Amino acid sequence: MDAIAWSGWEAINPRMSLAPAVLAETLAGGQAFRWRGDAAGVWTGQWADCVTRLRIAPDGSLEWSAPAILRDRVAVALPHYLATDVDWVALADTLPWRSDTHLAAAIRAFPGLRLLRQPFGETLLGFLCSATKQIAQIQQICALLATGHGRETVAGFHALPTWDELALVSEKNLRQCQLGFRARHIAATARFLKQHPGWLAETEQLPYIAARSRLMELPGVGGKIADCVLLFGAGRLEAFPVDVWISRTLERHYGLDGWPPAQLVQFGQAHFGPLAGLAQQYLFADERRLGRRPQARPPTPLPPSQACQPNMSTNS
DNA sequence: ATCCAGGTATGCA
DNA sequence: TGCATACCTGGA
Repeated sequence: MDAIAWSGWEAINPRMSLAPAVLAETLAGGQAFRWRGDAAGVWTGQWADCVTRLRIAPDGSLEWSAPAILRDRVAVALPHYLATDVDWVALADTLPWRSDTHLAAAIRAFPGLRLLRQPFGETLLGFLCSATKQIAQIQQICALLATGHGRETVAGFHALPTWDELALVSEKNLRQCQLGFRARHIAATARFLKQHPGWLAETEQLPYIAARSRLMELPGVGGKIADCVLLFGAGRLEAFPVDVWISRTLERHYGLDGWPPAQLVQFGQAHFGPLAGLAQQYLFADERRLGRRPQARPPTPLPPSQACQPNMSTNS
């Protein structure tokens, strides 16, 4: 297969510089599932009918390149996707880090972390695939959905299938994409959206609370997935997705042991304010950074006979 | 082998 | 309202 021709590298405008770890966290930390990094530090990703490469130049600035035939399209779409019009450092500075040392540490660890503005429907699809899956597996599922059921944008690159296209795929065929029980949710959602033209576009325009409730009418969409779709696919920065990582963080650093997810959402939005979703992204990144080492995970629970023993000496 | 993974819907007290 | 349990299946 012939390698496609790529446009020359161009600087992102306005110029932005980013540490490699922050770029990695932004593209492959779980907001999006269609970016791959290579050993040279070049990231290749896709959204809608766009294909793009990103890299950090020697001077630290972010550069992009696209298949030559898509160059003009990507030049228009990329600033919106990366939300380059937003000063993310300034936004993070408005978070209550001055009175929250843990948040402060998380922001310090990922300076310039940003939220992507992904296509709404595509974000819904990605997170319908995400239930109790690791990020690497979600990426794999999305890749299979694209190559199996999406249109080829340029040679060797397939877009994710649209919801119209998904409505033509049987649940059985969806299961071939390693979806497991999630295939049923996607098939049912595709049927629903086919019967309700405009439903998705209308939902995207609704205020946060109403949009969240509407999304939760879809099969397989609960509060967590609805918040992910709104945060990563609609720019609703007040959305506060509570997953196991955030639960762990709020438990460990905020003393909220045993709180149900809905209450943690309330806490997050009250404590972190109108940009709670941005705070969530920092806390999520930091929790993953610290929790990735296997030995750092909580020990398996002791059997009751031992678990009941008092443990007064924590540092012996 | 056995267990777990960026959840959700359902069935019971 | 609150709390278990099933739902699929590829990897560690």
